[in-house]
Amino acid sequence: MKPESQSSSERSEPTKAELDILTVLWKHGPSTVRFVHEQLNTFKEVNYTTTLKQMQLMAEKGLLSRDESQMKHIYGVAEEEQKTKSYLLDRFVNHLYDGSAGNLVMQLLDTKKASKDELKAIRALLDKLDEEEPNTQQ
Amino acid sequence: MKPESQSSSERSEPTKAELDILTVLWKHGPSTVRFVHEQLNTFKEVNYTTTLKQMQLMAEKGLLSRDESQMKHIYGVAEEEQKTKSYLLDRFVNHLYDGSAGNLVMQLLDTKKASKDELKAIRALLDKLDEEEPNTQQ
DNA sequence: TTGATCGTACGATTTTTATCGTACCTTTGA
DNA sequence: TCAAAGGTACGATAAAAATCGTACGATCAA
Repeated sequence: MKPESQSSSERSEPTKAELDILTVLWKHGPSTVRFVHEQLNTFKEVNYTTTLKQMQLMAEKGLLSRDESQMKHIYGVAEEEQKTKSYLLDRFVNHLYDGSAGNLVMQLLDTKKASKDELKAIRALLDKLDEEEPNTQQ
Repeated sequence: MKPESQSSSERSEPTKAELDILTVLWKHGPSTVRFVHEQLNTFKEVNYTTTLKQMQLMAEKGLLSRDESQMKHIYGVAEEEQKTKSYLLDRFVNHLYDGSAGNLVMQLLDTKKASKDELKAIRALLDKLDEEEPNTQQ
């Protein structure tokens, strides 16, 4: 009997520890607890069972899925990386930049957090959007 | 050499509740607890003393400054809004976008979270950067 | 077969955040 | 003068997040 998988209606922001785990899984794909734990320990110290428990809870919450067909359970992210990131980004923009993506980008560019190459890439993307924009904005 | 930054040895991410308070102060400037509390209550319910305590703690932590020359203490943010936001943005980018501002922006533009006007503004900013910064590297 | 190793499960506890109740001080005005 | 209104201080507590200890099952090589 598992708790009703909470549908998308109620999504909660992943906590910090959760985000660390998600990051590992995003980067490496579905993994065992052992692997994730080793990755985590490259930058912070935690006990193995802590990671395990964390991931179990996340699975229960619906943040992760897991394949238990073998003894070494394999955990994967439940939502697409982009979907989750997009959600987080949205919250971030709303909270800190009054919902204006432009504001955020401006600060980003303004404080030189983007490298030359990135600037070029961004410009290219802008151009691309311009071209293919037969599209009205909200 | 590094740009000398905060002497406060340890800067920690503001919590959610703290961020709510910062947001009010950013928007309205130095304020009394009463005022902040009223603002908060437009979108969430909390007891007055909760807000008070929160702000006291924040002041203690160095997140807020306060003028106690009068009975109604006036609280203001300790760091410049931009500085704090910049810090948060940095963490965000590092955590979710592998440190690449470009990646973030691309997703932002890609998922059309920016309006036409914002796009224009961004492009303008890019141009401006190009002109005035011939040789900045990362 | 058996013990070392590696895995999961899960209750308990610690740590961090958030909230609240209550004491008590200051100002004000009737 | 004094009580009401409105302010701060602060300990206690609740709630959320994170951590850990321990039990115990499976696998496998000797």
